Amino acid sequence: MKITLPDGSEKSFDKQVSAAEVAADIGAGLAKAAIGAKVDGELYDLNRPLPGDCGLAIITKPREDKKGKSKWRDGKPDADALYLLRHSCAHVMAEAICKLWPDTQLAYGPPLDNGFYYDLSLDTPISSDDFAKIEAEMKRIVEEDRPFTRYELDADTGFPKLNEEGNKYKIDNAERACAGGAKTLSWYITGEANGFNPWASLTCAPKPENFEDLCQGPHVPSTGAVGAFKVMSIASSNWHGDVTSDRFQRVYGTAFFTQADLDEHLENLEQARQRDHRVIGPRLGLYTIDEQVGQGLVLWKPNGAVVRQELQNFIAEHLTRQGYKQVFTPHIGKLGLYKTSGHYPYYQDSQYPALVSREQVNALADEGCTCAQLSSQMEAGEIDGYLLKPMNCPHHIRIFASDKHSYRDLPIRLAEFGTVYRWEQSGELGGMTRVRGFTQDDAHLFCTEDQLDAELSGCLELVKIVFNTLGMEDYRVRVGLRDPDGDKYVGEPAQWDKAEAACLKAAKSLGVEFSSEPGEAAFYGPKIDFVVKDVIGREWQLGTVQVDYQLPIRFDLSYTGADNTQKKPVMIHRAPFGSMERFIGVLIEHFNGAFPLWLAPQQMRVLPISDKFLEYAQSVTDKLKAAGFRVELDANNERLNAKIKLAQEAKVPYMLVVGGKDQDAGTVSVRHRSEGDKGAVAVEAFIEAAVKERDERSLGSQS
RNA sequence: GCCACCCUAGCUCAGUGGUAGAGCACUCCCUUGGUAAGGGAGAGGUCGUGGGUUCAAAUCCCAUGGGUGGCUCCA
Repeated sequence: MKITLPDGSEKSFDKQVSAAEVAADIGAGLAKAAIGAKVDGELYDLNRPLPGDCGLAIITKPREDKKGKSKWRDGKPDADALYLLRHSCAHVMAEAICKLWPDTQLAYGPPLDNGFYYDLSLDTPISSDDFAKIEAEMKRIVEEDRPFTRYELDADTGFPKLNEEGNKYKIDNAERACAGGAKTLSWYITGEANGFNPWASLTCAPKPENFEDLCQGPHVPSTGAVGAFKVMSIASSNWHGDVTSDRFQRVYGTAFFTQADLDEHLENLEQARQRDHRVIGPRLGLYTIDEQVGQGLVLWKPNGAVVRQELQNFIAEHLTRQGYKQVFTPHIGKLGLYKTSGHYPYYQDSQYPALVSREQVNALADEGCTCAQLSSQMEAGEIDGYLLKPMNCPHHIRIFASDKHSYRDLPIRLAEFGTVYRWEQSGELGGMTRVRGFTQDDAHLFCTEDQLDAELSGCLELVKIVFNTLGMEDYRVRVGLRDPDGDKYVGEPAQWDKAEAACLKAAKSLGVEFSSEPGEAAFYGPKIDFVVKDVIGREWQLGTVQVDYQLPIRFDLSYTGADNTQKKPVMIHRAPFGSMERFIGVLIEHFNGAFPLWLAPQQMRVLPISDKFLEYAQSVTDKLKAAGFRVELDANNERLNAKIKLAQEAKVPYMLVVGGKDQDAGTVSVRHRSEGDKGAVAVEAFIEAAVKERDERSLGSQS
């Protein structure tokens, strides 16, 4: 057989060999470091016979640097190596848990980007107090350095074995594997193969003394390859994500090749925790959430309000430039409005309950009406009420409908910072990123079909301006298409095709990579979303642009065409920030609370070195205020060091130290929060530079 | 909504059945200073809330509110 290596060189063997044998043929060092192989793009166990002529890459353990950290060949961690390691560690953990709780039924245990988990069914709840004893058991298994041994059975022998063992989840996994085209079922023994040839087709199952698990593999050669690991957390999950199905305990863990790598990872997690907007936000006085006000209802404190207002001013400038008109609409609307739009009852579960007049409720109560009857009468349209608006589009649509429009008027672009309310599940709420009341930087564009492409481009352009201005480069673009099997969508397939085509075309013109994701569309149309990750790795949709042929039909909107016939406009829904709450939550983490000058709640702080210089400090402060800066004078009876520490902690961009030398020279001694002491500068010169930095919305230097 | 865990002073936390603690912040006094915490004194908590067990509960049990991590959901 002929093996082609990644550098293009070839090796020939006159018998079937495994990657291990190829590695040994190349060199003893490689053979020792090898933990797996990639065969024409598919991961293989090291000792699994190669399929024939193929391209082969040997996956190796990293070397260690002086500090014990992994040193990777091309500088960045090899995802395949870590995949093998973590998948293998999941087996080690599963074995440990099965030993500690023998009635455990294993379900599914895949590797993740930064670790792994195992879903398992067990009556006893596992708690974090148990982690130490799970880890101790894992440590023993790793120290035993038992080989991972794969064997395969065909369906005829495999299923009887599974049926006898009676783990319905593994049976289901096997059935799905077969349905997916698998010709055999594979198991991994954590230990020796008891003398049988694991790669030969077996007619009967062996009875291993060691732990084994139905698993596609592959794995590292032996448990000893697992360097450092930690059981991280416990959560619940459901079989195939179905909440009505069986519930599992999901145990999360992570593994690295070295202890130093693991330590570094844990340190990074801790730093991420310190950067979390839920930690920084309240500390910097940006926002609070109050039990008495309600879950998921953000109270913007003065500092947060500044950031929000600056962002709103920023976007408003661009809206004016792009021909948007500002509107205001109320926070509630009649139920019928949302029946027309289709939001009610599609999303009844995620709306605040309707507001019904006291007289009506009393009258119904007198009639002995139950809540269930009330609800069904409301749905049937027999009772009217008001809904806290879950979105702004119906209101904007009614503004459009209040005038007769000619094709000459289009496009019409109506913008509003519109506050909406959604009854999100309590378990979903958190910080500013998932809330029950939020303000969208919303707009609805009504245009002709011919104008659609240009308008979409304009919307995407705006989102890009937002991201560029704030230096947010780490985002992905998702084109949400309808799920072919979904039933939540309204409208004709032909219109969906047109709308989806328009979105894909616009996304392509964006010049950024994007992914098409079926099932991610809104119920009325496809959309282009800008998605970013928060500091703990969760993804959030921020900016969004959506194409909608449906609501103009449902609301019977029209404009007069050039041929004097009535035509349907196409709508675009778009929000560059998405919601102010979520956007600023992510932004706090992006800047680690150190906002650029134009956004900083407090832009400067004047620090007199003693109260002898208070008068001069006050005159400097007044000049800065006159230049429009948000500035405070720290007149506390404290030493300079203490004042600096407080200002640094508040992440104030500029600290202006003033003492005798400055008073005599008419200067301020500038300290920047990330650049440190910049020396004495004339007050006017400082103001001039700072005005420029502010007005250009410069990102400045970030710490 | 589901599962696990958590809730003690404004903040971060210690306190496993026997008289509620520390640091920071706060108030007052001393100190008047040049780039990340000067010194002293004082004030501040019915231990999320409501029940229960007990001679005795921050501590054990039940319920409930809120938070965290996941699952599910996200117009």
